[in-house]
Amino acid sequence: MPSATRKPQSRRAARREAIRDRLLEVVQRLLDDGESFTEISVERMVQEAGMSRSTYYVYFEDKGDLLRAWFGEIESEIAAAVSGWWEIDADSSREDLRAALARVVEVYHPHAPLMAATYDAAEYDPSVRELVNAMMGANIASLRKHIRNGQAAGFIDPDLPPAETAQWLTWMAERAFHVFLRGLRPAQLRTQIDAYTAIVWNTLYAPVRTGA
Amino acid sequence: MPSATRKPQSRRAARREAIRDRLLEVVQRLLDDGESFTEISVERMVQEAGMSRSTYYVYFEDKGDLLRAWFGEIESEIAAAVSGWWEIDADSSREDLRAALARVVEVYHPHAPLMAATYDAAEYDPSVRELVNAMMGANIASLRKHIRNGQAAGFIDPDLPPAETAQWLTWMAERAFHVFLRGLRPAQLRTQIDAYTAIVWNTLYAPVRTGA
DNA sequence: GGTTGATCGTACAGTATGTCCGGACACTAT
DNA sequence: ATAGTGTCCGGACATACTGTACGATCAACC
Repeated sequence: MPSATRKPQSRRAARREAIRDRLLEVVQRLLDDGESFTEISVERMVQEAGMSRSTYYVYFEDKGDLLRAWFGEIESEIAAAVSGWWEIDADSSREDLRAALARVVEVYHPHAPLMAATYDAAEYDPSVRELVNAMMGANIASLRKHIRNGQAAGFIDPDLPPAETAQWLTWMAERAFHVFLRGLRPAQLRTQIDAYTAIVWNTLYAPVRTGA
Repeated sequence: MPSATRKPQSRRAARREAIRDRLLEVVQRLLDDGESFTEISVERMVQEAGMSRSTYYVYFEDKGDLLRAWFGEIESEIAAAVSGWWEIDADSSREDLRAALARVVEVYHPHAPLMAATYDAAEYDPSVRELVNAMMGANIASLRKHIRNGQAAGFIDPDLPPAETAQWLTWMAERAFHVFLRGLRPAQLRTQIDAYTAIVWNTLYAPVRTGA
Protein backbone atom coordinates (compact mmCIF):
# COMPACT_ATOMS: atom_id res chain seq x y z
CA MET A 1 0.00 0.00 0.00
CA PRO A 2 1.38 3.41 -0.87
CA SER A 3 1.67 5.60 2.19
CA ALA A 4 -1.05 8.18 2.58
CA THR A 5 1.56 10.91 2.80
CA ARG A 6 3.08 10.10 -0.57
CA LYS A 7 0.64 11.88 -2.83
CA PRO A 8 -0.58 9.52 -5.51
CA GLN A 9 -1.54 12.50 -7.68
CA SER A 10 1.99 13.37 -8.70
CA ARG A 11 2.65 10.09 -10.48
CA ARG A 12 -0.60 10.36 -12.25
CA ALA A 13 0.00 13.98 -13.19
CA ALA A 14 3.37 13.12 -14.65
CA ARG A 15 1.88 10.26 -16.61
CA ARG A 16 -0.80 12.57 -17.88
CA GLU A 17 1.81 15.00 -19.13
CA ALA A 18 3.74 12.28 -20.91
CA ILE A 19 0.64 10.99 -22.62
CA ARG A 20 -0.45 14.49 -23.45
CA ASP A 21 2.83 15.21 -25.20
CA ARG A 22 2.71 11.95 -27.08
CA LEU A 23 -0.78 12.73 -28.33
CA LEU A 24 -0.02 16.33 -29.17
CA GLU A 25 2.79 15.18 -31.40
CA VAL A 26 0.38 13.02 -33.35
CA VAL A 27 -2.20 15.78 -33.54
CA GLN A 28 0.42 18.24 -34.71
CA ARG A 29 1.41 15.91 -37.50
CA LEU A 30 -2.17 15.36 -38.62
CA LEU A 31 -2.79 19.09 -38.54
CA ASP A 32 0.26 19.68 -40.68
CA ASP A 33 -1.23 17.28 -43.19
CA GLY A 34 -4.05 19.76 -43.64
CA GLU A 35 -6.75 18.25 -41.45
CA SER A 36 -8.67 20.26 -38.92
CA PHE A 37 -8.97 19.27 -35.28
CA THR A 38 -12.70 18.72 -35.67
CA GLU A 39 -12.04 16.11 -38.32
CA ILE A 40 -9.63 14.14 -36.13
CA SER A 41 -11.41 11.53 -34.04
CA VAL A 42 -10.16 10.40 -30.66
CA GLU A 43 -9.93 6.89 -32.08
CA ARG A 44 -7.60 7.98 -34.85
CA MET A 45 -5.47 10.12 -32.56
CA VAL A 46 -5.05 7.43 -30.00
CA GLN A 47 -4.45 4.68 -32.52
CA GLU A 48 -1.63 6.55 -34.22
CA ALA A 49 -0.07 7.15 -30.82
CA GLY A 50 -0.22 3.42 -30.13
CA MET A 51 -2.59 3.67 -27.23
CA SER A 52 -6.09 2.50 -26.47
CA ARG A 53 -9.05 4.80 -26.46
CA SER A 54 -9.98 3.83 -22.94
CA THR A 55 -6.60 5.00 -21.72
CA TYR A 56 -7.29 8.38 -23.22
CA TYR A 57 -10.41 8.77 -21.16
CA VAL A 58 -8.54 7.81 -18.02
CA TYR A 59 -6.46 10.98 -18.32
CA PHE A 60 -8.72 13.37 -20.17
CA GLU A 61 -12.30 14.40 -19.63
CA ASP A 62 -13.13 14.69 -23.28
CA LYS A 63 -11.68 15.54 -26.65
CA GLY A 64 -11.14 19.20 -25.80
CA ASP A 65 -9.38 18.43 -22.53
CA LEU A 66 -6.18 17.63 -24.38
CA LEU A 67 -6.09 21.12 -25.82
CA ARG A 68 -7.04 22.73 -22.55
CA ALA A 69 -4.19 20.95 -20.81
CA TRP A 70 -1.78 22.25 -23.43
CA PHE A 71 -3.20 25.74 -23.60
CA GLY A 72 -2.73 26.44 -19.93
CA GLU A 73 0.99 25.87 -20.19
CA ILE A 74 1.58 27.78 -23.38
CA GLU A 75 -0.42 30.82 -22.45
CA SER A 76 2.15 32.31 -20.12
CA GLU A 77 4.90 31.86 -22.67
CA ILE A 78 2.92 33.87 -25.19
CA ALA A 79 2.01 36.51 -22.63
CA ALA A 80 5.69 36.97 -21.78
CA ALA A 81 6.56 37.51 -25.43
CA VAL A 82 3.78 40.01 -25.97
CA SER A 83 4.78 42.03 -22.93
CA GLY A 84 7.86 43.21 -24.81
CA TRP A 85 5.58 45.32 -26.95
CA TRP A 86 4.34 47.29 -23.96
CA GLU A 87 7.81 48.64 -23.37
CA ILE A 88 7.64 50.64 -26.58
CA ASP A 89 7.48 54.33 -25.70
CA ALA A 90 8.41 57.78 -26.95
CA ASP A 91 12.08 56.86 -27.11
CA SER A 92 11.59 53.70 -29.14
CA SER A 93 12.47 53.43 -32.78
CA ARG A 94 10.66 51.58 -35.48
CA GLU A 95 13.37 48.95 -35.19
CA ASP A 96 12.52 48.49 -31.52
CA LEU A 97 8.92 47.84 -32.47
CA ARG A 98 9.97 45.42 -35.16
CA ALA A 99 12.09 43.49 -32.67
CA ALA A 100 9.23 43.28 -30.19
CA LEU A 101 6.72 42.10 -32.79
CA ALA A 102 9.22 39.69 -34.31
CA ARG A 103 9.62 38.10 -30.93
CA VAL A 104 5.88 37.62 -30.61
CA VAL A 105 5.70 36.04 -34.05
CA GLU A 106 8.65 33.78 -33.39
CA VAL A 107 7.36 32.56 -30.06
CA TYR A 108 3.92 31.99 -31.50
CA HIS A 109 4.96 30.42 -34.74
CA PRO A 110 5.88 26.88 -33.63
CA HIS A 111 2.61 26.65 -31.73
CA ALA A 112 0.46 27.89 -34.59
CA PRO A 113 -1.09 24.56 -35.59
CA LEU A 114 -2.18 23.64 -32.06
CA MET A 115 -3.33 27.18 -31.44
CA ALA A 116 -5.44 27.01 -34.55
CA ALA A 117 -6.84 23.70 -33.34
CA THR A 118 -7.77 25.33 -30.05
CA TYR A 119 -9.58 28.17 -31.78
CA ASP A 120 -11.26 25.56 -33.94
CA ALA A 121 -12.41 23.47 -30.97
CA ALA A 122 -13.73 26.64 -29.36
CA GLU A 123 -16.50 26.57 -31.95
CA TYR A 124 -18.17 23.57 -30.37
CA ASP A 125 -16.56 23.11 -26.95
CA PRO A 126 -17.75 25.77 -24.49
CA SER A 127 -14.96 25.24 -22.00
CA VAL A 128 -12.33 25.71 -24.70
CA ARG A 129 -14.25 28.73 -25.90
CA GLU A 130 -13.94 30.24 -22.47
CA LEU A 131 -10.16 29.85 -22.45
CA VAL A 132 -9.83 31.40 -25.87
CA ASN A 133 -12.09 34.30 -25.06
CA ALA A 134 -10.22 34.96 -21.85
CA MET A 135 -6.88 35.06 -23.65
CA MET A 136 -8.13 37.32 -26.41
CA GLY A 137 -9.78 39.55 -23.86
CA ALA A 138 -6.57 39.86 -21.90
CA ASN A 139 -4.53 40.64 -24.99
CA ILE A 140 -7.00 43.24 -26.16
CA ALA A 141 -7.05 44.82 -22.73
CA SER A 142 -3.26 45.01 -22.66
CA LEU A 143 -3.08 46.70 -26.03
CA ARG A 144 -5.87 49.09 -25.12
CA LYS A 145 -3.98 50.10 -22.03
CA HIS A 146 -0.81 50.58 -24.05
CA ILE A 147 -2.69 52.79 -26.51
CA ARG A 148 -4.17 54.89 -23.71
CA ASN A 149 -0.79 55.28 -22.07
CA GLY A 150 0.82 56.17 -25.36
CA GLN A 151 -1.81 58.76 -26.13
CA ALA A 152 -1.38 60.32 -22.70
CA ALA A 153 2.39 60.37 -23.17
CA GLY A 154 2.04 61.71 -26.70
CA PHE A 155 3.70 58.94 -28.69
CA ILE A 156 0.51 57.35 -30.07
CA ASP A 157 -1.98 58.94 -32.45
CA PRO A 158 -4.52 60.66 -30.15
CA ASP A 159 -7.32 60.26 -32.70
CA LEU A 160 -7.49 56.49 -32.36
CA PRO A 161 -10.34 55.01 -30.31
CA PRO A 162 -8.27 52.83 -27.93
CA ALA A 163 -10.66 49.97 -27.25
CA GLU A 164 -11.74 49.48 -30.84
CA THR A 165 -8.28 49.85 -32.33
CA ALA A 166 -6.99 47.29 -29.85
CA GLN A 167 -9.73 44.89 -30.91
CA TRP A 168 -9.02 45.19 -34.62
CA LEU A 169 -5.27 44.86 -34.29
CA THR A 170 -5.39 41.97 -31.87
CA TRP A 171 -7.77 39.91 -33.97
CA MET A 172 -5.72 40.73 -37.02
CA ALA A 173 -2.70 39.14 -35.38
CA GLU A 174 -4.70 36.13 -34.27
CA ARG A 175 -5.81 35.32 -37.82
CA ALA A 176 -2.39 35.97 -39.23
CA PHE A 177 -0.74 33.60 -36.77
CA HIS A 178 -3.25 30.81 -37.25
CA VAL A 179 -4.11 31.07 -40.90
CA PHE A 180 -1.29 32.25 -43.05
CA LEU A 181 1.84 32.38 -40.93
CA ARG A 182 1.27 28.76 -40.05
CA GLY A 183 3.40 26.51 -42.15
CA LEU A 184 5.77 29.22 -43.34
CA ARG A 185 9.44 28.52 -42.94
CA PRO A 186 11.26 30.86 -40.56
CA ALA A 187 12.97 32.63 -43.47
CA GLN A 188 9.62 33.42 -45.02
CA LEU A 189 8.47 35.13 -41.85
CA ARG A 190 10.69 38.15 -42.48
CA THR A 191 8.43 39.88 -44.96
CA GLN A 192 5.40 39.02 -42.88
CA ILE A 193 6.97 40.67 -39.86
CA ASP A 194 7.76 43.65 -42.07
CA ALA A 195 4.11 43.97 -43.00
CA TYR A 196 2.98 43.53 -39.39
CA THR A 197 5.45 46.13 -38.20
CA ALA A 198 4.42 48.52 -40.94
CA ILE A 199 0.74 48.29 -40.07
CA VAL A 200 1.27 48.73 -36.34
CA TRP A 201 3.89 51.45 -36.72
CA ASN A 202 1.91 53.43 -39.27
CA THR A 203 -1.29 53.07 -37.33
CA LEU A 204 -0.14 53.85 -33.82
CA TYR A 205 3.20 55.60 -33.70
CA ALA A 206 3.97 57.19 -37.05
CA PRO A 207 1.23 59.86 -37.09
CA VAL A 208 2.64 61.74 -34.09
CA ARG A 209 6.25 61.39 -35.27
CA THR A 210 5.96 62.81 -38.75
CA GLY A 211 3.79 65.53 -37.28
CA ALA A 212 6.34 66.50 -34.67
CA MET B 1 -47.95 14.40 -67.35
CA PRO B 2 -45.96 17.62 -67.58
CA SER B 3 -44.66 18.20 -71.08
CA ALA B 4 -41.02 17.34 -71.61
CA THR B 5 -40.35 20.87 -72.81
CA ARG B 6 -41.55 22.45 -69.60
CA LYS B 7 -38.49 22.01 -67.46
CA PRO B 8 -39.39 20.41 -64.17
CA GLN B 9 -36.19 21.80 -62.62
CA SER B 10 -37.46 25.32 -62.24
CA ARG B 11 -40.23 24.38 -59.83
CA ARG B 12 -37.81 22.39 -57.81
CA ALA B 13 -35.24 25.15 -57.82
CA ALA B 14 -37.81 27.64 -56.60
CA ARG B 15 -38.93 25.25 -53.90
CA ARG B 16 -35.35 24.76 -52.85
CA GLU B 17 -34.91 28.49 -52.48
CA ALA B 18 -38.04 28.83 -50.41
CA ILE B 19 -36.98 26.04 -48.10
CA ARG B 20 -33.47 27.40 -47.93
CA ASP B 21 -34.76 30.77 -46.78
CA ARG B 22 -37.05 29.21 -44.23
CA LEU B 23 -34.18 27.22 -42.77
CA LEU B 24 -31.74 30.10 -42.82
CA GLU B 25 -34.14 32.14 -40.75
CA VAL B 26 -34.16 29.44 -38.12
CA VAL B 27 -30.40 29.05 -38.21
CA GLN B 28 -29.95 32.80 -37.92
CA ARG B 29 -32.12 32.85 -34.84
CA LEU B 30 -30.25 29.99 -33.21
CA LEU B 31 -26.94 31.65 -34.01
CA ASP B 32 -28.14 34.87 -32.44
CA ASP B 33 -28.85 32.87 -29.30
CA GLY B 34 -25.15 32.22 -29.08
CA GLU B 35 -24.90 28.73 -30.54
CA SER B 36 -22.40 27.82 -33.20
CA PHE B 37 -23.34 26.20 -36.48
CA THR B 38 -21.47 23.06 -35.54
CA GLU B 39 -23.66 22.66 -32.49
CA ILE B 40 -26.90 22.92 -34.46
CA SER B 41 -28.06 19.53 -35.71
CA VAL B 42 -30.06 19.07 -38.90
CA GLU B 43 -32.79 17.52 -36.77
CA ARG B 44 -33.10 20.61 -34.62
CA MET B 45 -32.94 23.00 -37.56
CA VAL B 46 -35.56 21.18 -39.51
CA GLN B 47 -37.83 20.64 -36.56
CA GLU B 48 -37.92 24.31 -35.64
CA ALA B 49 -38.73 25.09 -39.25
CA GLY B 50 -41.66 22.65 -39.09
CA MET B 51 -40.29 20.29 -41.69
CA SER B 52 -39.14 16.71 -41.78
CA ARG B 53 -35.54 15.71 -41.89
CA SER B 54 -36.05 13.64 -45.01
CA THR B 55 -37.32 16.71 -46.83
CA TYR B 56 -34.08 18.48 -46.02
CA TYR B 57 -32.07 15.79 -47.73
CA VAL B 58 -34.29 15.99 -50.78
CA TYR B 59 -33.07 19.52 -51.39
CA PHE B 60 -29.62 19.56 -49.87
CA GLU B 61 -26.68 17.24 -50.19
CA ASP B 62 -25.58 17.57 -46.61
CA LYS B 63 -25.46 19.97 -43.71
CA GLY B 64 -23.02 22.33 -45.39
CA ASP B 65 -25.01 22.52 -48.59
CA LEU B 66 -27.42 24.97 -47.01
CA LEU B 67 -24.60 27.39 -46.38
CA ARG B 68 -23.09 26.85 -49.79
CA ALA B 69 -26.41 27.67 -51.43
CA TRP B 70 -26.61 30.89 -49.44
CA PHE B 71 -22.98 31.84 -49.86
CA GLY B 72 -23.12 31.80 -53.63
CA GLU B 73 -25.80 34.42 -53.68
CA ILE B 74 -24.38 36.72 -51.07
CA GLU B 75 -20.84 36.73 -52.40
CA SER B 76 -21.51 39.10 -55.28
CA GLU B 77 -23.28 41.55 -53.00
CA ILE B 78 -20.22 41.74 -50.79
CA ALA B 79 -17.86 41.99 -53.75
CA ALA B 80 -19.85 44.94 -55.09
CA ALA B 81 -19.58 46.75 -51.76
CA VAL B 82 -15.85 46.16 -51.48
CA SER B 83 -15.22 47.45 -54.99
CA GLY B 84 -15.99 50.97 -53.77
CA TRP B 85 -12.71 50.88 -51.89
CA TRP B 86 -10.74 50.41 -55.09
CA GLU B 87 -11.87 53.78 -56.33
CA ILE B 88 -9.86 55.52 -53.65
CA ASP B 89 -6.97 57.34 -55.30
CA ALA B 90 -4.70 60.36 -54.96
CA ASP B 91 -7.66 62.73 -55.02
CA SER B 92 -9.61 60.96 -52.29
CA SER B 93 -9.94 62.29 -48.79
CA ARG B 94 -9.99 60.37 -45.57
CA GLU B 95 -13.73 60.91 -45.57
CA ASP B 96 -13.97 59.16 -48.93
CA LEU B 97 -12.18 56.18 -47.48
CA ARG B 98 -14.43 56.18 -44.46
CA ALA B 99 -17.50 56.16 -46.66
CA ALA B 100 -16.17 53.26 -48.71
CA LEU B 101 -15.28 51.18 -45.65
CA ALA B 102 -18.53 52.08 -43.93
CA ARG B 103 -20.39 50.72 -46.91
CA VAL B 104 -18.51 47.44 -46.69
CA VAL B 105 -19.26 47.13 -43.00
CA GLU B 106 -22.91 47.99 -43.47
CA VAL B 107 -23.44 45.54 -46.28
CA TYR B 108 -21.61 42.82 -44.39
CA HIS B 109 -23.14 43.44 -41.01
CA PRO B 110 -26.59 41.86 -41.42
CA HIS B 111 -24.99 38.74 -42.86
CA ALA B 112 -22.40 38.43 -40.11
CA PRO B 113 -23.97 35.49 -38.24
CA LEU B 114 -24.39 33.33 -41.33
CA MET B 115 -20.97 34.34 -42.58
CA ALA B 116 -19.48 33.29 -39.29
CA ALA B 117 -21.37 30.00 -39.57
CA THR B 118 -19.86 29.49 -43.00
CA TYR B 119 -16.35 30.11 -41.74
CA ASP B 120 -17.13 27.76 -38.88
CA ALA B 121 -18.36 24.97 -41.18
CA ALA B 122 -15.24 25.44 -43.28
CA GLU B 123 -13.33 23.83 -40.43
CA TYR B 124 -14.82 20.41 -41.09
CA ASP B 125 -16.51 20.62 -44.51
CA PRO B 126 -13.94 20.70 -47.34
CA SER B 127 -16.33 22.02 -49.96
CA VAL B 128 -17.30 24.93 -47.74
CA ARG B 129 -13.64 25.47 -47.02
CA GLU B 130 -13.00 25.82 -50.71
CA LEU B 131 -15.62 28.53 -51.08
CA VAL B 132 -14.26 30.47 -48.15
CA ASN B 133 -10.68 30.22 -49.33
CA ALA B 134 -11.66 31.34 -52.80
CA MET B 135 -13.44 34.39 -51.44
CA MET B 136 -10.61 35.39 -49.14
CA GLY B 137 -8.13 34.81 -51.92
CA ALA B 138 -10.07 37.06 -54.25
CA ASN B 139 -10.38 39.80 -51.65
CA ILE B 140 -6.71 39.65 -50.82
CA ALA B 141 -5.80 39.76 -54.51
CA SER B 142 -8.01 42.83 -55.02
CA LEU B 143 -6.43 44.69 -52.14
CA ARG B 144 -2.94 43.70 -53.25
CA LYS B 145 -3.65 45.10 -56.69
CA HIS B 146 -4.99 48.29 -55.16
CA ILE B 147 -1.86 48.67 -53.07
CA ARG B 148 0.39 48.09 -56.08
CA ASN B 149 -1.56 50.62 -58.14
CA GLY B 150 -1.48 53.13 -55.32
CA GLN B 151 2.25 52.73 -54.85
CA ALA B 152 2.83 53.23 -58.57
CA ALA B 153 0.60 56.29 -58.53
CA GLY B 154 2.25 57.59 -55.39
CA PHE B 155 -0.71 57.72 -53.00
CA ILE B 156 0.15 54.62 -50.98
CA ASP B 157 3.19 54.10 -48.75
CA PRO B 158 5.83 52.62 -51.08
CA ASP B 159 7.51 50.76 -48.22
CA LEU B 160 4.64 48.35 -47.70
CA PRO B 161 4.99 44.83 -49.03
CA PRO B 162 1.78 44.64 -51.09
CA ALA B 163 0.92 40.95 -50.85
CA GLU B 164 1.59 40.61 -47.14
CA THR B 165 -0.08 43.86 -46.15
CA ALA B 166 -3.15 42.83 -48.14
CA GLN B 167 -3.24 39.54 -46.28
CA TRP B 168 -3.01 41.08 -42.83
CA LEU B 169 -5.60 43.75 -43.49
CA THR B 170 -8.07 41.43 -45.19
CA TRP B 171 -7.99 38.84 -42.45
CA MET B 172 -8.26 41.60 -39.88
CA ALA B 173 -11.54 42.67 -41.45
CA GLU B 174 -12.80 39.10 -41.64
CA ARG B 175 -12.36 38.55 -37.91
CA ALA B 176 -13.81 41.91 -37.05
CA PHE B 177 -16.94 41.27 -39.09
CA HIS B 178 -17.53 37.80 -37.73
CA VAL B 179 -16.41 38.08 -34.18
CA PHE B 180 -16.97 41.46 -32.65
CA LEU B 181 -19.04 43.53 -35.09
CA ARG B 182 -21.61 40.78 -35.10
CA GLY B 183 -24.47 41.60 -32.82
CA LEU B 184 -23.65 45.29 -32.51
CA ARG B 185 -26.48 47.67 -33.16
CA PRO B 186 -26.02 49.97 -36.18
CA ALA B 187 -25.39 52.95 -33.93
CA GLN B 188 -22.54 51.12 -32.22
CA LEU B 189 -20.84 50.52 -35.54
CA ARG B 190 -19.75 54.16 -35.84
CA THR B 191 -16.73 53.95 -33.56
CA GLN B 192 -15.78 50.60 -35.06
CA ILE B 193 -15.78 52.12 -38.52
CA ASP B 194 -13.69 54.96 -37.11
CA ALA B 195 -11.12 52.49 -35.89
CA TYR B 196 -11.16 50.55 -39.15
CA THR B 197 -10.76 53.74 -41.15
CA ALA B 198 -7.96 54.95 -38.93
CA ILE B 199 -5.98 51.73 -39.30
CA VAL B 200 -6.38 51.58 -43.07
CA TRP B 201 -5.79 55.28 -43.58
CA ASN B 202 -2.75 55.46 -41.34
CA THR B 203 -1.30 52.30 -42.79
CA LEU B 204 -1.78 52.88 -46.50
CA TYR B 205 -2.47 56.49 -47.36
CA ALA B 206 -1.33 58.77 -44.53
CA PRO B 207 2.44 58.20 -44.79
CA VAL B 208 2.71 59.74 -48.26
CA ARG B 209 0.36 62.60 -47.42
CA THR B 210 2.04 63.99 -44.34
CA GLY B 211 5.33 63.55 -46.09
CA ALA B 212 4.26 65.56 -49.15
C1' DG C 1 3.03 -14.64 -4.09
C1' DG C 2 -0.04 -11.18 -3.54
C1' DT C 3 -1.07 -6.31 -4.12
C1' DT C 4 -1.09 -2.32 -7.00
C1' DG C 5 -1.20 0.53 -11.04
C1' DA C 6 -1.43 1.04 -15.80
C1' DT C 7 -3.26 -0.49 -19.87
C1' DC C 8 -6.17 -3.03 -23.01
C1' DG C 9 -10.27 -4.84 -25.35
C1' DT C 10 -14.86 -4.84 -25.51
C1' DA C 11 -19.40 -3.64 -24.88
C1' DC C 12 -22.86 -0.17 -24.32
C1' DA C 13 -25.86 4.02 -24.62
C1' DG C 14 -26.47 8.25 -26.74
C1' DT C 15 -26.36 11.20 -30.62
C1' DA C 16 -25.63 12.70 -35.40
C1' DT C 17 -25.36 11.95 -40.33
C1' DG C 18 -26.97 10.53 -44.69
C1' DT C 19 -29.91 7.00 -47.36
C1' DC C 20 -33.99 4.71 -48.49
C1' DC C 21 -38.75 3.59 -48.81
C1' DG C 22 -43.78 3.35 -48.19
C1' DG C 23 -47.68 5.96 -47.46
C1' DA C 24 -50.52 10.28 -47.24
C1' DC C 25 -52.14 14.19 -49.55
C1' DA C 26 -53.21 17.59 -53.08
C1' DC C 27 -53.40 18.95 -57.71
C1' DT C 28 -54.43 18.06 -62.48
C1' DA C 29 -55.31 16.14 -66.92
C1' DT C 30 -58.16 12.99 -69.05
C1' DA D 1 -63.63 9.27 -60.95
C1' DT D 2 -59.34 8.11 -61.58
C1' DA D 3 -54.68 7.62 -62.61
C1' DG D 4 -50.48 10.14 -62.67
C1' DT D 5 -47.29 13.52 -60.48
C1' DG D 6 -45.03 16.30 -57.13
C1' DT D 7 -44.40 17.06 -52.31
C1' DC D 8 -43.89 15.88 -47.82
C1' DC D 9 -43.85 12.91 -43.71
C1' DG D 10 -42.42 9.24 -40.62
C1' DG D 11 -39.75 5.66 -39.71
C1' DA D 12 -36.10 2.28 -40.46
C1' DC D 13 -31.40 1.59 -41.35
C1' DA D 14 -26.22 1.71 -41.66
C1' DT D 15 -22.46 4.17 -40.11
C1' DA D 16 -19.62 6.86 -37.20
C1' DC D 17 -18.12 9.20 -33.10
C1' DT D 18 -18.41 10.23 -28.09
C1' DG D 19 -18.07 9.17 -23.39
C1' DT D 20 -18.73 5.45 -19.72
C1' DA D 21 -18.09 1.04 -17.62
C1' DC D 22 -15.97 -3.22 -16.50
C1' DG D 23 -13.29 -7.35 -16.51
C1' DA D 24 -8.81 -9.27 -18.08
C1' DT D 25 -3.90 -8.83 -18.44
C1' DC D 26 0.74 -7.69 -17.47
C1' DA D 27 4.72 -5.77 -15.03
C1' DA D 28 6.61 -3.89 -10.93
C1' DC D 29 7.38 -4.12 -6.30
C1' DC D 30 7.32 -5.37 -1.55
